[in-house]
Amino acid sequence: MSGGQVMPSRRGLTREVIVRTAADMQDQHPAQVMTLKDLAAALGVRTPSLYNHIGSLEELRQEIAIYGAHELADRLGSAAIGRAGDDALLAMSWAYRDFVTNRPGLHLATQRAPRPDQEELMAGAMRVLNMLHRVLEPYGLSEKEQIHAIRALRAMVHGFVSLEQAGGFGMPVDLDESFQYLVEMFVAQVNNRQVSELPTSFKRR
Amino acid sequence: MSGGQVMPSRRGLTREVIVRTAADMQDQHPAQVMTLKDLAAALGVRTPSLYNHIGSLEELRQEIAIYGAHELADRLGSAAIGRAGDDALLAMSWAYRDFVTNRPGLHLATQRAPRPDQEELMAGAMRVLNMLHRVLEPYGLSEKEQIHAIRALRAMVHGFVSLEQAGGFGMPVDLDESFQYLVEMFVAQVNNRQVSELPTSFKRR
DNA sequence: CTTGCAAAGCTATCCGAGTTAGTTTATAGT
DNA sequence: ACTATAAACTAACTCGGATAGCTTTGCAAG
Repeated sequence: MSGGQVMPSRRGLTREVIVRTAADMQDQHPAQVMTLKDLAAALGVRTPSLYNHIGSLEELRQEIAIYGAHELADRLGSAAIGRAGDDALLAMSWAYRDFVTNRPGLHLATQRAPRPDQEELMAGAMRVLNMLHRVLEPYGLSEKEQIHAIRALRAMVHGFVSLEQAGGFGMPVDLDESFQYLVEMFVAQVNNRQVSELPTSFKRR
Repeated sequence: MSGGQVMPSRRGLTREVIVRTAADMQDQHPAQVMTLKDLAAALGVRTPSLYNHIGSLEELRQEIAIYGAHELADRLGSAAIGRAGDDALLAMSWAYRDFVTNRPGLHLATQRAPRPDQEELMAGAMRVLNMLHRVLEPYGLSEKEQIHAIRALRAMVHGFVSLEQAGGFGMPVDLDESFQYLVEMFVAQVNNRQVSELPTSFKRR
């Protein structure tokens, strides 16, 4: 068999399998630190055997982060398909939140990538950025404003889900509603963006 | 000398000193993990000596987080003194960002508290929440809306500074400007809050 | 079918960080 | 000065990551 998939031998262990299993483990216990011992056990193998497929724990963490970045990009991409404007913005925001809800450990691991500015990891982030650019296109913002807007949306959504995951919201008010409130705030502003033409009166202290 | 400060003996080591030194170390190298070995060295002492003052590394981390939470609350409090309305909101937001800029390691450590829902840590968070409640009072939001608004502001500011600190903003556009854009977005919405009376048309998928 | 080899697993071992036990020593209070 | 206590130290243990080197096994070429 030439040119096809790599045929795994013996235990069926593979870089791919390891990364995905590790990601699953982190989802099951997002708080605690994953150990190679537990990972190996979950794979039915002794710890050193992992080193036939990965270079180090740090490298594995990086791989997980890359996996997470692409998984997220995939989900946002799917959410945006066939939608445009406000609809697309809402859908992507909710898709991001769903990602964090469904894969909390993977999301955390992606945030804490050992080497955040590495090529392959940036690629995933870039996919998301490009999507946002295209979705925001029709709003007719200036180039600079568009960057501000993208940063704002990322900050809002990322901030919300991070605080939510960390248990930072104590009040007994529906979180879905709060999230909707937040994203609609963005949508409203990007539609009538007088805000950006306000005198920036309070500039820095 | 009775009733005064605890007079430290010998090396002058104290729980307080340890926590503050550890926080400083984290600020100097926010990325890397602090080790007790290095901390002890910085204090001119052998590692096990630390255990005369702290119970464990985890407990130390918790103490650092508590310290950070109160430091943040102090700064936000100072920023809000003598201000009201939009002015207060802007000032507090910038104070938060300045905190993260000046004490990046302490901020990170505060986020990653081992026991995020512990009493003493919540106290710091509560101080901030109460401030926000008081500042938002005059805007005449409903009780529920006020919670939504507070969550939104926290998400926005926290999300922005976290992404900024993680190097998540690549584009060559001024970050101060983006931050101002973000906070003004909030201020604008909380002033004329038609957004919250919009039909919540897109509710969840 | 045999055989050889490379990949993948294993055991044994090392290293470094956190932690504990038990000893020594400095200081504070009598 | 004397003693009690707290704080520092050395020595040693545990546990997780990592390396070395041996052994097994699956595949493929002869």
